[in-house]
Formats: sequence, structure tokens, C-alpha cells
Amino acid sequence: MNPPPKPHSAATQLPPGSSAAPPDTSIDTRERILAAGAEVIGRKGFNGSGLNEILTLAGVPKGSFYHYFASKEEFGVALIERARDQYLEELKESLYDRKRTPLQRLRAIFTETRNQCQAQGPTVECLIPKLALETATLSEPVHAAVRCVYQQWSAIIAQLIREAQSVGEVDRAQDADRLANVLVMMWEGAAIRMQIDRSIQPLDDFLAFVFDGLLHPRR
Amino acid sequence: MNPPPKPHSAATQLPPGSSAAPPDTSIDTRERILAAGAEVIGRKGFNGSGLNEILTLAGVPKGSFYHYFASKEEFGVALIERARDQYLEELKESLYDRKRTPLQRLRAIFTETRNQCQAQGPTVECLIPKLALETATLSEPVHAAVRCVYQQWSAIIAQLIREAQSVGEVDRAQDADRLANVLVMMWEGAAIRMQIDRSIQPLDDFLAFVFDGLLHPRR
DNA sequence: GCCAAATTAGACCAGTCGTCTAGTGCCGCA
DNA sequence: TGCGGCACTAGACGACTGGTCTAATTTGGC
Repeated sequence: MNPPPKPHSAATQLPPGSSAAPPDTSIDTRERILAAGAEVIGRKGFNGSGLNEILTLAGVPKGSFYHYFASKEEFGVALIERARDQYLEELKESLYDRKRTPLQRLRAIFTETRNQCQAQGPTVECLIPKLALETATLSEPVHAAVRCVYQQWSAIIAQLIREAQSVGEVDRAQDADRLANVLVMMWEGAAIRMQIDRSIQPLDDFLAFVFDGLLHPRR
Repeated sequence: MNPPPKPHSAATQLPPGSSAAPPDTSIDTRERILAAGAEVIGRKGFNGSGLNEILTLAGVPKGSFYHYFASKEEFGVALIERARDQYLEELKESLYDRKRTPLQRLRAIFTETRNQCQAQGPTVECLIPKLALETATLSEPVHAAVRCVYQQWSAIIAQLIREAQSVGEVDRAQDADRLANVLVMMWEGAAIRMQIDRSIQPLDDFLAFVFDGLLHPRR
């Protein structure tokens, strides 16, 4: 299975992660808007956040916004792509760590995310699930971006599961794609419950259930 | 615009003995606003929906809104409670059906919900998860109502699991409360995925995974 | 016919997204 | 050194909608 089509992203302007920290304004401004947007929209939702608040937080005048983004909707798409890229970047190390077995890697990426949620306190952002639900019937472009992210995410998990199966860590009778979908579903549900209960307990429940029971190497 | 058809309303729960006033128009107006609100907000989200649209759909003048609800926020709380009551009402029959074993009952309530989602088409409402995420950091009263619903829901599932354990349908080594939380999490995740993929496949994946694997009576 | 309660109409202003024009600073080119 | 064009900043402005609230109207019991 091929990775989903990569949409036009900031990569057209500069190679990712090349610059250390130049006080360059142009790229920096766009990024500042995105960072502020992720913060505010992660807290108050897409429709609940006005551009004014986002731009005030970013310290960027309104005129600049529409230089970098055609509309608030397109801004939402950019937000999702940014969140996906950041997340994958964070997990890259664990994902391709050849010193660990596939199942260990699978466990690592969930555990790392859990630890990050804990570090960030009880009001984590969870930007993507939030935008997913809010724009599912509201904005087709944002919805498409969200769907793309989830397919990619499921594919990554499925691949790990297949590797784990090939080394005998996971029962080969399980359908890897369906199992991956179930894991993603469960994880998203846990993330929601974390928001509702304002506790990382659901994430711990997920980890314990999956890695100490469901996929436990010794059966 | 023609007036919206009257929602197929079974007798809504009525505060017992509050007044002898016949519940003709007054309750009906309130209910009409709630029904329209569930429809619109389920589609476009809480912040994405204006009172104007809701009230136009309900055929109720704007001024009346604040006679029945103190604020939009309180309206949100009422919406959640209504959704919960409706849902529990629908499931009541299966929940307490003594002709079925506990595990069969557990399966029935999820299957029924799945069938209803299928009947309602690909854009089901999913009001509660939507409001849950949108208001988690926005409105404390709504958030509290949401949390209450989830706790109740988890407790119901846990009780069913305990009954299933007591008749040997489910492994007694499993902690019923944690298993219940995991099921709820998974179900919510499946509901989200249903919205994203616009398909009930995730619900079917859930059902197959849980009832043909995880909890399958024959091990 | 009258009064109080139930209900409605519509004004209200803060805030929405998006537009627009004027202004700034920086670049290559002469 | 000066010039012209371009990328970007700056923020006022407009058309509109948001939720809220007060004042007016209807309603119904006496």
C-alpha cells in the first residue's frame, strides 16, 4: 500500500528542518500563525476561535494572514498537515529503531505519546480528533485532510503489526489491517476519554489492555 | 419554508407533579427547539450552529428561546441529557431482556446502535461525542454533563460484564470496570472513525473484534 | 373587565471572516 | 547611487451574524 498522496505543503518553500533558528521573518511568520492557531483552536475548537485571537497571540497583523492563507478553511488544512508532520517527526526515532522488535516499537510509540500527554498536563490539545469531528460535515477540504491522516496512521500501525507477525510476536491469524484499525479506534477513544475525564488514566488503560493482554508476547 | 414534520416523539419524560398545567404548547415548544438543536448541532457542531438556524428550523421565534433556556450553554446541557435519555430509552428493551444471556444483551445493544446508524445514513449525528470534544475546554456545565453520561454508560457496560462473568460467559480474571472502559473507548473511537470514513465499517470492525474474538464464548 | 404570568418581537452591540488600500523594506538591475 | 517591482506588513473597514435582554404583547384565570 502506498502512502496517501502528499498534498502541497510547506516543502515547496523550504526543506524541512534545515534552518537552525534564523530570525528570518517570512517563514517564521507563517509558522507563528500556525503555532498560535494550533494552540487556540486546540483549546477552543475551530469555530470557537476567531482569527483575531489567533493573530493577537501570534503577534501578527491580520493583513499577513491572508497573504499566507487563502481562507480560514485552508488554514485548517494547513494546521492538520502540520500536526501530522510534527507527530510523525516525534515518533520517527522509535518507529525505525532497529534495536527494538516490532512489538516493542509499537508499544514505544503509544507510550511516548502517553508520556507527552502527561507532561503537557490535563488539557492536552488533541487537535486532530477535534478538527476531525468538528469539520466532518462542515468543510470538505479539512475533512479530506483528516481522512488522509487517519489512513496514513492506520497504515503505519498495520505495517508494524505485520512485522510483528512475521517474527512471531503477534498471532498470524489476526488480520493485520483490521487489528490496526481497531487499535487506532481504541486509541482515539482513549484520547477522547482523556479529554472528558481530564486524566491520562484512559491512556494507561489502553496500554495495559493492549500490551499486557491483547498482544502480550507470551500466550 | 414548510414547517418541519413533527418528530416521532414518544412521550418525553415529564417532571412528575410539578404543575397541573396541560402539556400542550409549552412543553411542545421546548421539545421542538431541542429536536431542531440536536439536528443542527449534530450536523454543524455547537459553535458552528447559530440560534437563528435552529429556531428557524423549529419554527419558533427567537424571543422564545430565552424563555425556555437561560443561555445557549444551558441549552447544550439540556441537549446532552435529552440525547442520553433517548438513547437509554431505545436500549432499555434489550438491556433488561431476561430471555437473553448477559453477553447476548451486551452484543445486542451495540448491534442495535450499529443498525440504527446504518439506517440513518452516512452522516449520523453522534451528538454526544461531538459536544464532548468541542466543549471539553469551553463550557464547564456542558463538560460536566458529558462526563456524567460517560460514567453512567461505562457503569452499565461494567454491570453487564459482571453478570456475564458470573454465568461464565466472560473470563473472570478480567477486571470488569477496566474492560468496560476499554469497550466504551473503542466504541467511541469507532463512532469517530465512522464520521471520518463516512462508513459503518468501523462499527462492524468493532463488533467482529469484540464479539467474535475478544469476548467470544468459545475459547 | 382587569391583572399577572406566559410568551414573543425585535433592538442591541460585540465579534465574525474577509477585503482593501496604504505603507514598509528589500531585492536585482542599471 | 538611484530606481522599479515585489513580498510582506499594517490595521481600518464592511457586511453580517452571534447570543442576550428588555419592552411589548398575548393569554388565561378571576
